[in-house]
Amino acid sequence: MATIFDVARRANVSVATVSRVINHPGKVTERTRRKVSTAMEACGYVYNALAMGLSTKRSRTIGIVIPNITNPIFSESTRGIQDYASEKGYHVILVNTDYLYEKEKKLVSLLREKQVEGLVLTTNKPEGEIVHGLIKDGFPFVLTYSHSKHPMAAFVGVNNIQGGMRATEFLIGLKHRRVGMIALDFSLSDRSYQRWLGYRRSLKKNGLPYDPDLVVQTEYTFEKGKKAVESLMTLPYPPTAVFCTNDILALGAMKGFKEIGKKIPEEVSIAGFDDIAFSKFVAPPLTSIHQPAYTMGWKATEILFELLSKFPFQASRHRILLETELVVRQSCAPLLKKKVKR
Amino acid sequence: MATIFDVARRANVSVATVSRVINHPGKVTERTRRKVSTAMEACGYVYNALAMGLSTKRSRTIGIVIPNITNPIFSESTRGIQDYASEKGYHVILVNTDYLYEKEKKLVSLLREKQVEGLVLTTNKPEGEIVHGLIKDGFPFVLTYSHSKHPMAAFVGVNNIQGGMRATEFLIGLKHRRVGMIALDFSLSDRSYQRWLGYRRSLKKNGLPYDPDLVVQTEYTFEKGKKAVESLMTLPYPPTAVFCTNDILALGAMKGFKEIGKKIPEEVSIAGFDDIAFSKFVAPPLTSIHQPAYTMGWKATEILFELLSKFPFQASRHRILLETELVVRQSCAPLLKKKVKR
DNA sequence: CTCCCGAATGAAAACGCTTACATCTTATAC
DNA sequence: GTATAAGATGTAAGCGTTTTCATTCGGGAG
Repeated sequence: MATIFDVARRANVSVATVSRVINHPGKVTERTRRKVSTAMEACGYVYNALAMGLSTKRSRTIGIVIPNITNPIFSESTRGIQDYASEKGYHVILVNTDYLYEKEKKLVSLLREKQVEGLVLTTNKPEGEIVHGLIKDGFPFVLTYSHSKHPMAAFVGVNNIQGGMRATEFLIGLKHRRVGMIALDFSLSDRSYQRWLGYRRSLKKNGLPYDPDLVVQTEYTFEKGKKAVESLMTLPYPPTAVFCTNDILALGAMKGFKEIGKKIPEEVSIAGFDDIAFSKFVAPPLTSIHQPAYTMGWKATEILFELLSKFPFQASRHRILLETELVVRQSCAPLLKKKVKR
Repeated sequence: MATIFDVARRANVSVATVSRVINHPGKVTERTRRKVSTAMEACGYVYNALAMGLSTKRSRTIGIVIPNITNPIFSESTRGIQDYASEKGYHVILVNTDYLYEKEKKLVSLLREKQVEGLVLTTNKPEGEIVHGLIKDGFPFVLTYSHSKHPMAAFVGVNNIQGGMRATEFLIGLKHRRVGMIALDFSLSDRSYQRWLGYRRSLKKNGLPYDPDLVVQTEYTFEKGKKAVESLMTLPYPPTAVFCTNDILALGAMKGFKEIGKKIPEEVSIAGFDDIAFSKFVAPPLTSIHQPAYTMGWKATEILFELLSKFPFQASRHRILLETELVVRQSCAPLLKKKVKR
């Protein structure tokens, strides 16, 4: 592989000059610029960004940490991150935690070894040691989806408690009195926990009792969402409405209900969270809490670059709360007077 | 930031020793290993993988080039790639081409500058200069989704012509005589073109005329899929069945038909391609040609690592054709005898 | 108690770039 | 034609690792 040296020799200039035509073409005579360019062509020179990174201590790379790229809500925000980053000439390294905190820890540390300049992090424990370690080291990062109470943690995302309330409130407004919940295990996802907080708060606000049997915690797959329905339906008084903490679970649940012959929304109402693009196409179209994922990724990256430039930074000024929105579709209906008994 | 040097000084050993405890712990006394480890802790040492990359000429990073991470078919294969790569201790840099060849070219070249060791490439022109440049330079890569005729281009994916035939044949088998097609612009995606080839071949095989008005080329969005319906329906003899070259377009088309009051599948049948996970949830569930995307990504990476180890390599031995599968759901129905007139 | 050999360690060059500083050109003003 | 300043170019020292080769160490055989 040809290096800057080979090019320099071939063009009869010094390496500094070659470097200059690459980085500051203005600081070089048109004639030598041309000479060097020709030499580069001639020996098939490929710039080595690693060496640049070592030398300048700027890798021009950022890391993205998300639970699973396969979930459209995350691929959407990832795209927002990528688009902003690439506009700035940066690349992204993408990793999946699968909601596993140990994996998250390991991956964050590997990313730092790779010398990413900053992180857009969707952490599953926003008050955990990962976030605190980053802060302690003054490492630039911005949180998405999950918010940390730490004043130095930049964040862009939605208010999950409020989102959880919106969904629950809506279901209660439809006269449902037994509203269940299918959630990601709280130990896996803080967002899930927050949404549950909102759920509880709505219940209380409306004078409804909280019944722990009505909330099932599970893992992130369609199948688990489907399975959750089973346990919900074996209850003496099964729910007439179910709030799911993400759309994937909601789709699974819908499938589960259909399979045991429950009509949606006539016999059971389902609400999701995220409002991924596909939710409007499913049958029936899913009522869901919309999160502006692309914007979230974009803005998070915007902030990250601000942190990168201003050093040391004032993260506290960087907390953006975007609005969730309840998108009403046909998966929910008012509770029928005559309760369907099974 | 502490370097290997600081650690060495603190532990009273040479940098070589520190490097050894990192890379070959076996080649070092237990006592010094411990000494060095403590020193690392003490000064908060973070390994610099960039420097390692420069020194060893192995970045332990591969590049993924896809049209759009937001399309589940690509996030699925991306996950396959990531899982295999991370098992090998590699990271991935992910870029989106948006089906733009110029962008693809630029990104591939940037990726090479970043010193990725290899590429998993979904190219939009498999016989274009990008692939040929890679081959000429002996740069390791494997193609996914789109197959190149070049004997040195490794590939894992499906036979798109055959896939296109399967879908079309199925529609024809349902007695449809006017089957339309909504495709990504052929200039954007070779896959789209291949599937169209299959479409034509089926037509011919079944003695049906090819009517260019029946195929509309468009861009990759739900909306464009929807729009395509309009132009199809203004035809004197609109199609009674439509084959879409991907599920996103198919969903858009379904929406388009519904909006003008056409019932699916009674009045018009729709078949897609990719069989993304969501297609089974939509209304009506979409008949589609299944591609094993995760496996595709996984196997492609497997091959890539083989290429990386065996050098120079024999790509010709590395072409894996996975089977597509027609997944029949409820979006298609036999043509009614009495033709619905509009 | 030596001697010798293998294992553990250290010294230093190399990886390909950037950049501060020094040096050399050139054009301008007189 | 010369002095001078501005601009172009060159020199060389890093950046943080790995790795080859040389050196030192420790322990078993004699």
